[in-house]
Amino acid sequence: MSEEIETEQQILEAAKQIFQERGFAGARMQEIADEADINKSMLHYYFRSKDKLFQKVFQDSIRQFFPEILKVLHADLALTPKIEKLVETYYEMFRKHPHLPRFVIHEMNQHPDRFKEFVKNMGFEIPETFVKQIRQEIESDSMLNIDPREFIINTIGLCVFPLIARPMIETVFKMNNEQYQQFLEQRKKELPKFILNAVKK
Amino acid sequence: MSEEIETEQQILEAAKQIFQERGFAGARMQEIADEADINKSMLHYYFRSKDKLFQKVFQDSIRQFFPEILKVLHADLALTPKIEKLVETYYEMFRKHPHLPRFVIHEMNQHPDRFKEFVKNMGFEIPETFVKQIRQEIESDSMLNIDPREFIINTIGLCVFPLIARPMIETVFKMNNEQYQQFLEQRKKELPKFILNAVKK
DNA sequence: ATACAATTCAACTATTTAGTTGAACTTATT
DNA sequence: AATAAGTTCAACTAAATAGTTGAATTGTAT
Repeated sequence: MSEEIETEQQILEAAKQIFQERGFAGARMQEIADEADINKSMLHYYFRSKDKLFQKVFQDSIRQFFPEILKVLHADLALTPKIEKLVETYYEMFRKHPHLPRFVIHEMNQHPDRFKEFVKNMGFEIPETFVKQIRQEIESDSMLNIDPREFIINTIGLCVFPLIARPMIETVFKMNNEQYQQFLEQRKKELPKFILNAVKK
Repeated sequence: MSEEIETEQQILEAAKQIFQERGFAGARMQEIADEADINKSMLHYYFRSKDKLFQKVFQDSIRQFFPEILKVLHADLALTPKIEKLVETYYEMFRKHPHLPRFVIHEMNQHPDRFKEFVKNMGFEIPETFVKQIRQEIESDSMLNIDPREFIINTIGLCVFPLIARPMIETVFKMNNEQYQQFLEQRKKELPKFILNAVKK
């Protein structure tokens, strides 16, 4: 009985690993069972079906990064340290879960309606405080007149893209694994400057 | 006999459609056959296996956008019109092939080594002329000192991200299909300014 | 200790999907 | 017209994969 939670957790960890790496269609229940070091029938005992297990993993995955990002956007910080914090948060998350961004992007596009319903129900929204902060910067003439939505999308996009495009980057710039990691380190420093300069008057 | 090329093309079109939408693992040979309006055995007659058909589609997909982007980078244009052209090229491509960027990102991450080998063999490389152009802008003090690689990645990332993150954007910013399209139109105008301002001294 | 419920697993079935085959048909060549 | 090569399809087999079952085991409460 004390095993119950532990086993369930073990399955979820394994499923997260495999689903995030291969996507729903590419994942095999057997592979998840192997990763969790249990029998395949346990997966069904705990989660009924591949689809139900996937739903849990997908929703957990979103809960894993979305609130953290929103928290940073909402934080009581000036724009410059806030962007720095945001970039740092993204790169830290990638270090822990390298497949997470691509996984979410792929799967939300496979079932956009299901995804939208979920995000709505969870109440994930861009904090109004951040939008106000942007508007204030613009009004006080310290920032170019940019649509706050554009600004958010640009920032997130600049964080995410080099992570999901890794094989492309490694190839065209002839980097090995170490050089790529080094490139990311350099980028972590340069990116906030790039973003802030882009909206500087 | 005159049908040969037509049928093969028909299959490739259908396969491109389905593979780009669902990915390799999510695609069904039957679905491709239905889309091409032919019998399933024809797929094997023309392409032997799902894997071989996929390889062809994947490589064609890359050939479809990579050279075009590189051509723009290599074009004899000043930086500002070149970035404008690049953004335009990306959005035009997305209009024609809405699943292409996400497809390539997903699949190149599933088989990075195979992908790298392919890109190497095709000889896709960032044109040296573009790197020189950036260096010259920096030396002549009209641009901040940015690693040309960063600059390229940022530009491509800013183009691609809003396309692959569509369901997310529609949800958090409460857009319907029309509003999203409108947002992209606005963005096509604003993005080059954002990029160029980001590297302006 | 006994009974009961929860847990585990090997072996199984059901379903989905890729791939094959052979006969019928079409087209080009002589 | 006869022949051969290429093309098409319905029906099939083979393989992969999700899901089930029932017996054995473990843990817990009385």
